[in-house]
Amino acid sequence: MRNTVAKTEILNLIKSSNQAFSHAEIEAKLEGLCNRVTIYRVLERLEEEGQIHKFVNINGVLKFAACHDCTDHHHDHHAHFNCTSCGTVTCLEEVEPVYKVPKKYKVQEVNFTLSGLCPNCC
Amino acid sequence: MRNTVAKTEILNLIKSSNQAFSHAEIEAKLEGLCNRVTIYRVLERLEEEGQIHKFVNINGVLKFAACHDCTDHHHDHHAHFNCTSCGTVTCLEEVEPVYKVPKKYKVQEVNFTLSGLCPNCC
DNA sequence: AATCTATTGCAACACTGTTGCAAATATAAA
DNA sequence: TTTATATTTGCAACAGTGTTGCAATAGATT
Ligand SMILES: [Mn+2]
Ligand SMILES: [Mn+2]
Ligand SMILES: [Zn+2]
Ligand SMILES: [Zn+2]
Repeated sequence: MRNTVAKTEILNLIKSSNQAFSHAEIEAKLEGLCNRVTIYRVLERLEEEGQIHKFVNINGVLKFAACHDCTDHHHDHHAHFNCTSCGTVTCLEEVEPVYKVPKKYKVQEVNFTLSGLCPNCC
Repeated sequence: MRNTVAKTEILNLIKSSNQAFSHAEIEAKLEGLCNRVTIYRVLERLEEEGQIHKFVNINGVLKFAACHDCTDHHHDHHAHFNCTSCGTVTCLEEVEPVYKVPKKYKVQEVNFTLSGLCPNCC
């Protein structure tokens, strides 16, 4: 996979923040640096490289966040918190839900999203 | 709130199944009984009446399910399971995630969605 | 510098969900 | 039963998210 201006900028943006970004937010921050389709494709590549992870936010929209403490294959096991006041979405990497499904189910993927008030808005 | 043909049919459909339905699935089953916008509005009304609850599926699309054992105000606290093989989405009303967020956060809403293989597909 | 292949831009599209407004209809009142 | 009225519906139009095909462009390698 090649490194390009768009890829570098998008990765910088995401890595420089502890927030998760939606496609629309990234597009706004980049201010016309590249086409919106490119953003989607770059995000896909960054995810394949294991540099970012994505998840479905509580409103159904995809969010992308840097991988910090994420261990290899369970990028998506931790909780994500959506503040209803300031709108920010944060990885709570230390928060993992404990649950028990009937043993006839085989769980492969987990999405655990919370919303409410973040520390800044409480 | 008035009872109408559309409302009755949609409620029957949802109540007669233990699966959760998307708007598109309901539209397909109703076979032109009413306009698609009406379906959205009926679903909204049924939710206000407490007869159904909605949640964001693991793919970001809204799903609607009947309220059976749902207790009053936490329709959305239980888990939902999306089978990657047969595509069905089921309420796991007995499955509630246990978690602990840093006390500076105030949680208001929870979305907990699992995907994998259901008992029929295991 | 030339080559090759991955990446990009563009246009077009599918899908989900929402809104305004006029017409239709369920329900309550006469 | 008929009338009045407020709710519900259909339609058209729209916004937002995400995807695809294809030709043009630009990284990387030689
Ligand atoms: Mn995360
Ligand atoms: Mn449910
Ligand atoms: Zn906040
Ligand atoms: Zn299944």
